[in-house]
Amino acid sequence: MINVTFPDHSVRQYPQGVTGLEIAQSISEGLARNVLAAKVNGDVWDVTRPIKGDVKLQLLTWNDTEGKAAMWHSSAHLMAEAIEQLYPGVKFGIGPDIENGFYYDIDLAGRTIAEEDLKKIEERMLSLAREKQTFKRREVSKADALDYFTRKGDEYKIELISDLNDGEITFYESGTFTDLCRGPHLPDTGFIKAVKLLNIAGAYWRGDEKRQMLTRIYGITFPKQKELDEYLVMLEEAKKRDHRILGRELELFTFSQKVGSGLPLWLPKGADLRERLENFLKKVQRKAGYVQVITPHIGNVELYKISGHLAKYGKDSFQPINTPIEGEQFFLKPMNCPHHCEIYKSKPRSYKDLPWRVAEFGTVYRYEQSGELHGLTRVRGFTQDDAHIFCTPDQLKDEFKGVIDIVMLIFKALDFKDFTTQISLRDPDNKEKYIGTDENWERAEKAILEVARESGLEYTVVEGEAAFYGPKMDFMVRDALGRKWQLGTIQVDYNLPERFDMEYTGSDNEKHRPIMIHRAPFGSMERFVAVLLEHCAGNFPLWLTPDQAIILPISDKYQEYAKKVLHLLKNSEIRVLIDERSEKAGRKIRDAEMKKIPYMLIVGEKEEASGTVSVRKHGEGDLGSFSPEDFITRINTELEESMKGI
RNA sequence: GCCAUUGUAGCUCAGGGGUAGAGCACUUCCUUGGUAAGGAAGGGGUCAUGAGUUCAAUUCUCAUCAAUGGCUCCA
Repeated sequence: MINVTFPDHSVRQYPQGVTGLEIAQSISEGLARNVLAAKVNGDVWDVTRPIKGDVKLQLLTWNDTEGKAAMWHSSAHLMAEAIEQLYPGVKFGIGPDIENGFYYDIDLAGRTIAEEDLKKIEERMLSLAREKQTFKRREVSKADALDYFTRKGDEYKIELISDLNDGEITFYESGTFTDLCRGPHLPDTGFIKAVKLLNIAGAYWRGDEKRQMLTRIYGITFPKQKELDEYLVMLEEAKKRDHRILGRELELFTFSQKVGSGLPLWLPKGADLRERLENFLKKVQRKAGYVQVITPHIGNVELYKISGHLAKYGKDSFQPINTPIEGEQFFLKPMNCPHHCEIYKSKPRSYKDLPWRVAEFGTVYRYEQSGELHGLTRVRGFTQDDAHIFCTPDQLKDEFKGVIDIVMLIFKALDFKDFTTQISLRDPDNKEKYIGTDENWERAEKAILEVARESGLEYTVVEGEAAFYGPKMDFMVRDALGRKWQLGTIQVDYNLPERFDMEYTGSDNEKHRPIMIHRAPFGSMERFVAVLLEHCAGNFPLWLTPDQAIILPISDKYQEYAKKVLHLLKNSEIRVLIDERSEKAGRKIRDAEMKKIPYMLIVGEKEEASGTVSVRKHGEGDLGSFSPEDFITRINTELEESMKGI
């Protein structure tokens, strides 16, 4: 007999070789029907795998992330089986479960699969699922494994197996499909009741752009059709929050082929919103001791030779602008730091001047790969809320901390709770990728880690993700469709001060090298507005929204009164407009709701007689009658409330 | 940059070898209506761009550009 300890610390005895499924059956029939996998001493196993000794056991169902993973991983196999049956001779790369579903990378051997074909594959998957094919695990020797896939002619699997050690190779067989796989899997395919193949994409074999491109098919499965239906509805809802759609509907920004792809055009309402965000940050920064500067959009090639950017990015950037007579070369600036370095160097600096915090909403241009462009989140011309802090080594930690505080303040002001923090260090095995000395890198990385620890932030550390000139801390959020974007960034740089030969005179009357911190709490105005737009589904907070209120006259007879109210509100700096169309109130309300204007002020006979407005709040409805003064007070109170503690 | 898909009116989309349609939006007129769409008429498109096949191309073929979904990249 063996002892099995459950998550609630209870212990039960079972015969040796008992399976997770049998244990589930011993607890309840319902659990046995729903158990997808078992966590055995921390490893996830098939529920059909015999347990040999004392273990800690957790039975996993659809409600557990690992349960879902087993389901989706098995679904990838099921899809592969269906595809292999429909398109004999295809070869398979890898087919893992992912956060929402699974994919399989397939070499279609010259064939193509179109969206219409996905239905056929889905149908085949469902019919195979109904056969309740069991997943059979078996350990194979490396030689046998290689032999199997050599005979099958699947060079991708052969390559994968070649990297594995003999003795750790397992195959899973379900129906007609056998795959190299670590597992775990469902007991059988019958658990898969609903299938949706979502999209087809290309993916380089092993993520290497120099290698073969495989066809990747993404899909998701559920144990109930109803859950799939709900998921698809949810996806549709998410699409409506897409900033590219909302941006057009709310007339915030647009693109023009004639201007160029990846070059956003900010429309009046978008510009208005953006300016308000910029002013907000400027105010915060002024308080935190920043000074504003302004620099040109281009810089001489010499500047980028010194900074090192030319060597690293020259070929992949917009090509230089030449002066016709002198033959000088200028680059569109891809970042603001070299300009700011020259500002630092414009006069001798003393330790008494430091820390010196130089800010600029600087517009930069980067030649992003055409396939990478995406709405406002990935563009070729964008404005960074940039600043560079020049400080002494002693000041580094405090300054870094000060920047984190600003980022947190912004996130708080805009109600961003769902963000992650990542610290990016250099790849210790690939040090030649970076510029700067070992010693400087170590100092910088140590400083970031210390501040992060002391700030109480939750963060992940990723090696190999650092910028080429220094380690950094990034703040990321997800968009409506679950894609991760980097917003704020804080980067320590020991490199540029060196390259620009920056110095300050210390209290010892000797020359010292300052440290530089690059930081952008929003990241870029474009990306931030995109993410903010999706975050609030277009319902911007009152202090930010382009139009705070709209006056809706019941009929043309009340236009005069409406204008009176308009002036009253405008005098109190409320952003308000009138819907002057000869439409019915219902129509004007509907249109104002669609435009997501926070307050609608309805004025008609009643209001004109009593000198009031009827207030309707977006998404909520009628709030009743207010005098214009009371409405102004309400707005101002709401604005103050939203800025409390900021 | 790579793979796949797509490109028809401002937006959402239908159509299809014989030079184009709907709804919404827009304009005008009627209507002056009280909390999510009042009615009528009208204007608007080199069917992304360029070449090819054809008596004839918006439709078929190719190329280019752009967008979309991924991959790779991202100072």
